[in-house]
Amino acid sequence: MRKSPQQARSRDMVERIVGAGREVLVASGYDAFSTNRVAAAAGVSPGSLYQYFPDKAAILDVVIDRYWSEVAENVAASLADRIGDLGPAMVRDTADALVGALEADPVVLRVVAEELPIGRNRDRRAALERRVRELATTLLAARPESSSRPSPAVAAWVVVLAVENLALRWVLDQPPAVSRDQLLDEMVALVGGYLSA
Amino acid sequence: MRKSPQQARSRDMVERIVGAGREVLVASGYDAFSTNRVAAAAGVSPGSLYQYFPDKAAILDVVIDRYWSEVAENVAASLADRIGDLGPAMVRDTADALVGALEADPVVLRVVAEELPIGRNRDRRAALERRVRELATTLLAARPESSSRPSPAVAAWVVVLAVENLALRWVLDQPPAVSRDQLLDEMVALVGGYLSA
DNA sequence: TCGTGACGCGAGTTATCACTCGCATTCAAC
DNA sequence: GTTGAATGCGAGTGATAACTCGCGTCACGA
Repeated sequence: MRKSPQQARSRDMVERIVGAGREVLVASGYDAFSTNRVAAAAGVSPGSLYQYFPDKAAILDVVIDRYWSEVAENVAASLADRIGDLGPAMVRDTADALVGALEADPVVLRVVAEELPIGRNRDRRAALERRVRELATTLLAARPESSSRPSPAVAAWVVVLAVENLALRWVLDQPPAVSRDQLLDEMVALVGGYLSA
Repeated sequence: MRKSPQQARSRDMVERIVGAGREVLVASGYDAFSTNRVAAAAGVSPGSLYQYFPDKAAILDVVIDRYWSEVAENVAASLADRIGDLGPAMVRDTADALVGALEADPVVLRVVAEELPIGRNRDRRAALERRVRELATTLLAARPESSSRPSPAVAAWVVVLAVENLALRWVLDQPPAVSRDQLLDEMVALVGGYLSA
């Protein structure tokens, strides 16, 4: 941010720019994401754009940041509700929340997860992963049979990564052989089978 | 390919261009991957470049294609050796081959898997996945307890995706808490536990 | 009401891009 | 050796990019 908007109209403008950035990204892809195009889509002059954003990347970062924040918010909310009770139902609900969050805006998901140079959302996505992983680690450490082979930290790493990618690919590829319910069933079986292996 | 190189010197040039493309991609990233830069790195004029490549994307495609072909070759070779015997050892060896193939050139892997717009290698990677998944499907269909809940096709989808992404993240992130052997152990436990859940 | 700073504009600047074209050089067949 | 095709060159072209700057407009405190 080059300077912060103080009056209402400038705050509106920043909002319009971010929204237009999302639209351009979705409609035209990453290669066509140019400041001029974003400004035009926002109904704003290129000059105005640079009063509040230092460069092109800053706009993109806000768009990406917002998307992953929404996803993280949804998952965290579901997770917070069910804290304490580890079990198949809890795994299922958490996976459900994740899949739901990814399904909520599949168009943005597609461009964010499939067309963007991943380096851009790496930090954001890593933060989401870490947040869930740490929570999972403490949950796993507290369970009765926690003395078994995989340490909580390692088990959490495996479980979170596997479930996350399964959810992501399911939403993006929509494999016809796998229904939504079946996906959740398989995730529960995967996690349950692994932890009691 | 605009035309095919016939003399030895032109074949060399094409090789140099592809090699330079790889170098530029690794050294400067996707955004800086320009035809002029590639030509300069190859010690070749921009004009010469366009005698054998129709456009910039074609060079990139060859670079990416070669990388994934190498990975697929390694994994397929290992898989072909062990066809028929489904079991923990076979899972472990296959995972080992995959991790090894990804470890072989981590620099290119990083840029290919983390910085490139995924759309570019989507087809290539999907082909690798499908190849392994189909093989896994027939293996699973042939095992004695195949009457159990997850259908072979679905189970193969889950297993291949989970193992692939685990391997990918392990190589890219090198989590200090997880050794290479431990990774393979966890993969075996994950697959084994899931299939007998 | 008035003045001052925040705001917004859009043509313009500079750089770089993908890609071409006319010409010089080299190879290989005869 | 001659010749014609294959090869290689690199300055050049047109487009487009990111980003700036000087000027007019508007909101808000006094």
